[in-house]
Amino acid sequence: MNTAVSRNEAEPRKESVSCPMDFILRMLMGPWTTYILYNLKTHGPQRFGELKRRVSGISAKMLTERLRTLEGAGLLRRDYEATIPPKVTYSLTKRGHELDDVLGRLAEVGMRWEAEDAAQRALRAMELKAAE
Amino acid sequence: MNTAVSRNEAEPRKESVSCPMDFILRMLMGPWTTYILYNLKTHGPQRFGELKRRVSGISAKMLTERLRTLEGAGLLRRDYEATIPPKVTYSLTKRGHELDDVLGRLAEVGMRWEAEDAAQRALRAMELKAAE
DNA sequence: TCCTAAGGTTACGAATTGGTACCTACTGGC
DNA sequence: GCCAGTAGGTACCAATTCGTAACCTTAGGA
Repeated sequence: MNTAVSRNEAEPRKESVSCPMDFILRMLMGPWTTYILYNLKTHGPQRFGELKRRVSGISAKMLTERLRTLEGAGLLRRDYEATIPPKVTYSLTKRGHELDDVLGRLAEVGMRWEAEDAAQRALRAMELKAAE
Repeated sequence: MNTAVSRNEAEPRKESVSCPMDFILRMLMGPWTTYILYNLKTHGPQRFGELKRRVSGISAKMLTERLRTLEGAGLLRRDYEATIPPKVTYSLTKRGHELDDVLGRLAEVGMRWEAEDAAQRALRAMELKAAE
């Protein structure tokens, strides 16, 4: 989280309340992280350049750093072939796939809220029109 | 997302892949956010000072900012009584409670991983001893 | 008269973050 | 010869972030 994010993900923050989901959220929270996981999940294993093109706007530095972090957390695997030019393929590990379910539910909740908000906005717009 | 974290949560990042869980993760990812939600969930509605004492280490500024963000997202409610001294109570909204399930699962996965890692470490330690 | 308490807000400053530009090494195409 | 593409690494620079300290209100207590 990290937090955003913006804290060192290894530092356990002195353990005030001991929230078990903190680590995992701190992992997911990193910028771009969900985009990367989402892409790997839906498009399968991909090479660095492919991923960079899909997650448009990300810098190579960021992508590298995120991939290293996710690899370190065991969420994805990095296969390096020392050909010329080199070929590096990233794919989700078993652990990475274990997040599919949770992330799916999270997405579900997010989409429901989005839909509810849209409905609310539409309702309010209609009320405004009716009031004219 | 924190996030990061570290991005403005309102900015939709130009929508490259349109990941539906991005918004919600960007919300949860903020530093301290899970601690706050966890506390409100387990200890019920609380006043500002109480919360600050429980989430030890957080600064008043951070707590205020996080609470405002969560309130803006509709995850918690802020009840202000203009007594002297003022009394402000925070509690989870219906939406806030909708996260209970997902966060519970996330915590479950996190704890399973932790346990697995601990088992791995124990195994390796035993192997080291056996190799002596 | 000064201090405490509540729940903040504001200004300042240091640390982190993430983008840009440039570097590697090697091959293929023009 | 020069440029592109592959997968990065490194240095620098600007912006953001978060903590600290100070300040606000008002009432009551020493």
